[in-house]
Amino acid sequence: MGKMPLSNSMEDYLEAISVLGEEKKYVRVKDIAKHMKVKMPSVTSALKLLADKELVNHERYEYVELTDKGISLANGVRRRHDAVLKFLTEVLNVDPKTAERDACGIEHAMSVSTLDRLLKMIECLEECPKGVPECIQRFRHYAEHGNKPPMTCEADGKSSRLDLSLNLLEPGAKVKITKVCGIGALRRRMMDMGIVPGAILELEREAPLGDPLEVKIKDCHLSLRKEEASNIFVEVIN
Amino acid sequence: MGKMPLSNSMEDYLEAISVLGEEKKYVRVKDIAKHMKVKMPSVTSALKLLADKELVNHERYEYVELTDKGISLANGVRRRHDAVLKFLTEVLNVDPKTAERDACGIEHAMSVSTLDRLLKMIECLEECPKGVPECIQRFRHYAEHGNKPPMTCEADGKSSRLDLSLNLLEPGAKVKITKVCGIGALRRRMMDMGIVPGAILELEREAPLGDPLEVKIKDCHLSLRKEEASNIFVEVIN
DNA sequence: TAATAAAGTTAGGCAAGCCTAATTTTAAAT
DNA sequence: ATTTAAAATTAGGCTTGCCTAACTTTATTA
Repeated sequence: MGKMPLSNSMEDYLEAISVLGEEKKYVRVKDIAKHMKVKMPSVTSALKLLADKELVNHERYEYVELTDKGISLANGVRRRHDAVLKFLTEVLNVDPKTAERDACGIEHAMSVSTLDRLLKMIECLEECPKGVPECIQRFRHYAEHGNKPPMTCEADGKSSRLDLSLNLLEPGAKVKITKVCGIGALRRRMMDMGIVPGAILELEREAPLGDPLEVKIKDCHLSLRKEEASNIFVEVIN
Repeated sequence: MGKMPLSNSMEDYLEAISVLGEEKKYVRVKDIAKHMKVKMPSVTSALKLLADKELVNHERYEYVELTDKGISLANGVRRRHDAVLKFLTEVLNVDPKTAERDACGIEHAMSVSTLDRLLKMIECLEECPKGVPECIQRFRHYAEHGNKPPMTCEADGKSSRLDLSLNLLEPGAKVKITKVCGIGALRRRMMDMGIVPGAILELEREAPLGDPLEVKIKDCHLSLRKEEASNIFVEVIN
């Protein structure tokens, strides 16, 4: 079973079929040809290849359909495409036409790990309480107008290091809790145990697999699950 | 003169020759083959093509050299490559090997306008007084550890709109100066004219080509060159 | 329902880029 | 100064992915 990766071109066919399948009830060879800007015979031979790999169902002269395997592969491609497109339009503010063109090429060259990071970056940028982070606003002004606005954020020294979450620390560390994330019962349970911002906490040891962690808080010994620990943000005190 | 664009592959050859030229005194077919992970005959035929386009000088059995035209094309490719690589490693924090691999593919798919914006974005991120902007720090933590640290920056309402530079406004606008950028004589000249942070300024009209601008400041009429205006940042007051 | 149009397919060609095998040229070593 | 080794080239083949032209099947319509 050769798990030979698909060529860029075949990925594009898969993507096209997936996109067209959402627009129309039936996907025909002609539609694919138009969408991909190739002639029909090119589509026919591509379909033959994809059918061999069991990615599409296609009987002669009939409609085209993705198999389950084809769907999941196409989804992967589209996810990459959408991520890149979003980055280009919403972060870099590239004009939509150029963005679409560039995304079509870039999507094939991105590894999953890069894709993952790109998505996470976009997610973080979007969550900024200011709507758009200041550095990105400044970049946009620069890109649109050629000159850079003054910087309004300040170097306050300490903010150049973010707080760590508890699960990343070594036994023996003494820390001050800065923030407790998480919601519902999980959060309440932690609050009940005295895990609140400002409290001082000491890491005692962790079980062989790193879960659970033993901590000491106000002379009180507690056992924390990793899931809980990752929601507790702290700063190390000497 | 067909200005037929180079194929990805030919761009890669050009790039390789440029890179190798910096490492060694002479670039040989064998070196290129090794660098590109292809066999020597592939290099030979690629060189024939590039020589036809007058991008390299290459006499049979001799060393390979880029022409001036080839150098400038190669520089373009390398600029793209480096920009992408920098983004992947320094912003997305992708591991160096994956970053290099991805960059090799992505570099070919990026238009100049996208490249330009990417470079500007990196530039702005690097200039952040905090070293790394908070949103990016937060993203990195998320990417490395899977959980998101609390957000420390606040939605202060007003900061979601950056100050505009004076050259972007319409005649009639009344503004308060928030910052004066620029250096040396240019800056001093503006200071001398009363253009200092806090001052109130009114845009009167602009010449047909948008340069110079006529402004009123404290009942005093001034004429500003566009270059100056773009260094004056303001907020509009009603 | 037969004629025509539209959609799809097959056949065969072409360019790009890679390869192996065989040959030629240049460089190194005896 | 030969001989040998290394580097480069030519010749020819293969795959991918596109094309045009000609043909077949399905759909439309008079």
